[in-house]
Amino acid sequence: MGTVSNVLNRPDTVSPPTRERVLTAIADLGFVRNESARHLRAGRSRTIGLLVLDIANPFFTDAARGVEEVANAQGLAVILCNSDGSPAKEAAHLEVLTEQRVQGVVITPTAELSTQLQALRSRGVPVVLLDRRAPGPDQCAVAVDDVLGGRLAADHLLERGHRRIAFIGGSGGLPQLQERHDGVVAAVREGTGAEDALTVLTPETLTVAGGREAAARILGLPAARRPTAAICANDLLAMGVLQEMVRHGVRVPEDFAIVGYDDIDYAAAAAVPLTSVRKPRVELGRRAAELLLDEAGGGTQDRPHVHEQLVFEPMLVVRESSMVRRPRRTVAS
Amino acid sequence: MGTVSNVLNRPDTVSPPTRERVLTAIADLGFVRNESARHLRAGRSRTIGLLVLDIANPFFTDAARGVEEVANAQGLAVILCNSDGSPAKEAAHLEVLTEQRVQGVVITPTAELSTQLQALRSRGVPVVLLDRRAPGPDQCAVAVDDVLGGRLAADHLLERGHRRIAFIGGSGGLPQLQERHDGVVAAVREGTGAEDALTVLTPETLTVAGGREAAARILGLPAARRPTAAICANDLLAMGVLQEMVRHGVRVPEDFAIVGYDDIDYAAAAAVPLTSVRKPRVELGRRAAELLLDEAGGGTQDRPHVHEQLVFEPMLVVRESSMVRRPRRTVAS
DNA sequence: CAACCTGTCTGAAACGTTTCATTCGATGCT
DNA sequence: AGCATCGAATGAAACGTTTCAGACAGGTTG
Repeated sequence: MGTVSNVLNRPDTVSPPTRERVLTAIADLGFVRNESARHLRAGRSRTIGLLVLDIANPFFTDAARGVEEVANAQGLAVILCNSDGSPAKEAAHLEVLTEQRVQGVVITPTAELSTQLQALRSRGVPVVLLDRRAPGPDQCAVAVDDVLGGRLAADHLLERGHRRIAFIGGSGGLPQLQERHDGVVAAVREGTGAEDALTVLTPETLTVAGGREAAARILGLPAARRPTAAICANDLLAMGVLQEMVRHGVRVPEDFAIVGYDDIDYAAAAAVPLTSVRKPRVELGRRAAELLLDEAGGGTQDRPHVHEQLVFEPMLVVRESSMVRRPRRTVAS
Repeated sequence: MGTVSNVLNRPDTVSPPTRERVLTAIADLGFVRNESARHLRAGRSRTIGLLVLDIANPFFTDAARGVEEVANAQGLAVILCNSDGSPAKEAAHLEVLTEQRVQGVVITPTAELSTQLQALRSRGVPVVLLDRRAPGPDQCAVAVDDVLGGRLAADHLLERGHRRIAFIGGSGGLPQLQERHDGVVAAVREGTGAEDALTVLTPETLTVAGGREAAARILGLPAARRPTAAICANDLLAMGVLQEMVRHGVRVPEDFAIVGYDDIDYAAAAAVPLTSVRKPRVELGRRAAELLLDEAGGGTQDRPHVHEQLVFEPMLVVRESSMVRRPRRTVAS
């Protein structure tokens, strides 16, 4: 009935007595609006999608908190999905989100921006990239300067006297890892002049298990070529490396230094507190959600939406896992 | 159009040529079904809700994986919500889930089972409790024998010679914590006969910060009354306790032993690997989702749904954080 | 040749909202 | 008193599916 709708949505247009009557009826019957019908009629839903690479990675749950906070404040529900880095799962989730007609999607995509994602955008559904740069100016993105992040980590280790460094996370695949890699490469080249100073390892997954696997491979290298430190593309990898090193009696940081990335809360609580590259985790999520809602709402009354590509500056947090100066040579401060 | 619907849902009832024609048209137009319209007509949605206490707690993300796995296999989407332990947020999320007409809800509720939750059930929406016992036989629940878990932890510490033990997590509030508390109390009473052997602390939150806070309070106690070990109601608390102890130069486990609960992956990776009470985290989620789907589907063709209250047995995993025997007295094995 | 299947396709109704035009009654103004 | 105006309530249409009854053509049977 029209009046019920008015009571719920424009209470002032209905007279107090009727309003009262309708409200008690609603309470008596336990009536709850049907969001699907609402959405169907309105043409727009009250939900947004959030699609992350790894729900078990605290970086993403922290970012998710930021997204939720902003969305809920606007009365929007968040559908949180996990692609586990698999393009197939990503595609399946995007399909579901499209069917749900979400108002927009915040996503940390797997490798290349999929055709699914392009299709979504060409349908007019706003998409904001999270922790990943936009490929062009026609799209919103909230990212971190990962080249700088890689540099910070590498410079720190070089300063401490390390001359053979491993980068764990691969050189292809995810662009954000690629950038971290590039920053490390540039810094190591400038710092040492040597081409072979850097060993790049590509673990199966970007998880604790992947870190253990990479550490095992490092330990398998002949001593003369074995790195004395590792920069890990995220903290989970770093924790895995740490575990494996400790398990083999390698002392961290005395025998082997470790630098992580993201600075999740557990990094500071690890067996050896981890040096890590800090990102504003929750803020990344918040800003992504804000950009998404602005785009979905077409901006504000006096300002149309303009696509923004936010890039935050990361910060190195030094902890025990890299605290020792290599004895071999002294270093200019 | 009816034919389109048939092509999508019962392809065999439509002749191959028309099917072809419709499919290419769908591809050309980029047509995607509208789930809201679908749901409105069908009367049931293709989503379930999952409402957890703390999305930042890896226990819940692991359980969420289990839920997602099962739900996705059935073509259902999961709306993952986070109450952060707040009844108000829980109520708000339940309201949204009700409006979305989810097929069911898997929930780890805050304190008492809210009227919202009762209302949901009386609407006929299945609700499965996760990591929490059902109050009666008229409801599904997937839980862990937390009294036993508490006992395992306490017996272990008693065996190691500890005679003053702290339980961190409070004695009221969440039933699952209450049970852990009760198990510890019973074991300590039986093991020592002393009434004052147990100190119960109730931190502000069940997080790492809460653990630090509790540890600070323990350190503030006069040495004669200060516990020599702590049993924490979850691993986050345990990690907080560990951090604060280390920060104050208290050696773990030599000066102070710690036992956690849940056995999240980070427990083994902590500064001092944590002894913890292990629960089948992912399996809990899987079974909860299975029970939910069975209830939502009214059982299977030859078997109606019967409510089940699953109780898993926890297992103590001993690691370094409790590995030292107290020197004071010897202990019967 | 008529009656009857059978396999396909078509069209209308229904789901639960919101919106908007319309109706109705009352009030104020001329 | 008659007319315009206003506020409040009503009713119908529309959103995009699915379902189901019906139409229609072509073939089979009696």
